[in-house]
Amino acid sequence: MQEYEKIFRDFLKRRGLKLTEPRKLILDAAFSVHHHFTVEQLFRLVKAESSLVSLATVYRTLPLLIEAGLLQQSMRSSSRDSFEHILGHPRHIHWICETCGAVIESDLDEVKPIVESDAERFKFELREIKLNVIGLCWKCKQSENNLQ
Amino acid sequence: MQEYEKIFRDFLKRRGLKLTEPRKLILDAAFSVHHHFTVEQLFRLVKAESSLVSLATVYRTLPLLIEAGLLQQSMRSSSRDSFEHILGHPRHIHWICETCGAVIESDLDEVKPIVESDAERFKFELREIKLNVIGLCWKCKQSENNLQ
DNA sequence: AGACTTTTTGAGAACAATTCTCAAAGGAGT
DNA sequence: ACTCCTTTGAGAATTGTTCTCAAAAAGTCT
Repeated sequence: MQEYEKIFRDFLKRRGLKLTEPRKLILDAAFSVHHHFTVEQLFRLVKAESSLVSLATVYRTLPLLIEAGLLQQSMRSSSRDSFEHILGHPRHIHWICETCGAVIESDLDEVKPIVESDAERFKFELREIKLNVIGLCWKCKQSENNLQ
Repeated sequence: MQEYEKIFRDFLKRRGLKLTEPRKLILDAAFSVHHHFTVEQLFRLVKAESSLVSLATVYRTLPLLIEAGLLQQSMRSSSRDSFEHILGHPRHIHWICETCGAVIESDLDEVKPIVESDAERFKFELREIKLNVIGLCWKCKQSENNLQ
């Protein structure tokens, strides 16, 4: 059994909930993608495995996966939230290109201690750091220059 | 005339657009609030001044204010985007309490140079840094402890 | 001021993402 | 098999946002 499955099963049991077939399919689909995905995309993946799972169930399962600590909401683009799994895959910075929409990732190692010490100062119990940087990726920067 | 009005007027002129009464009312309302606001809240403020401005116009004006550099989209909570004005008010960190929804702000000064040097490394043209920290504010942390 | 051109507007319809409803099905424990 | 919850699919409902369009307003030129 995959580690994530065990984690989810335990989480559900603690809550008196069940690891059903649809939930398992959604879980596997979420872990089959190694980058960000929207609800729509996740639904299509699940459907490819078994057309029996409904979109409503995907929407219902997502918050459970997040509460279980398996997924995180990663960002929002063109009015769609997107998600990604985070098992052994710590929070990172998202560099989002305004022009082409590309997302580059880098680690948070340098920023994290600063935020942590601020948190201590504010007596804030830190659970999650979301750092998104908006701008222009080098490709788009280049082609923008070429136009001028 | 307020500085923000001048900035907006100039911005509009450059684009061949006009500073109309509804736009001015929306602009003033946005600058009358010194914290985050949702579209809904802004609309209610504007309406209190003059019931003639429609919600559609608020939605239409917001992107102009952002492009003019007067407003920024600050974060998203319970599926609503929220905004804030940024004149002489640089980007900051948002500390968002999961339990009570309170938002504390602090400055980005320590984090900014790190992100800037990363940006340079990636040849990324940095336009905006969004840093949101999710967790528990000290009040909620305290009352949570008291329950146990 | 009047005529002309372009932008802007309000109001409500349209749209898209998300949530809700509810009757039927499924699971776990006995 | 029986009971008690939980879960589900399907579509309806809801909500935030965008679009449409005819009428109004603003700016320009004469």
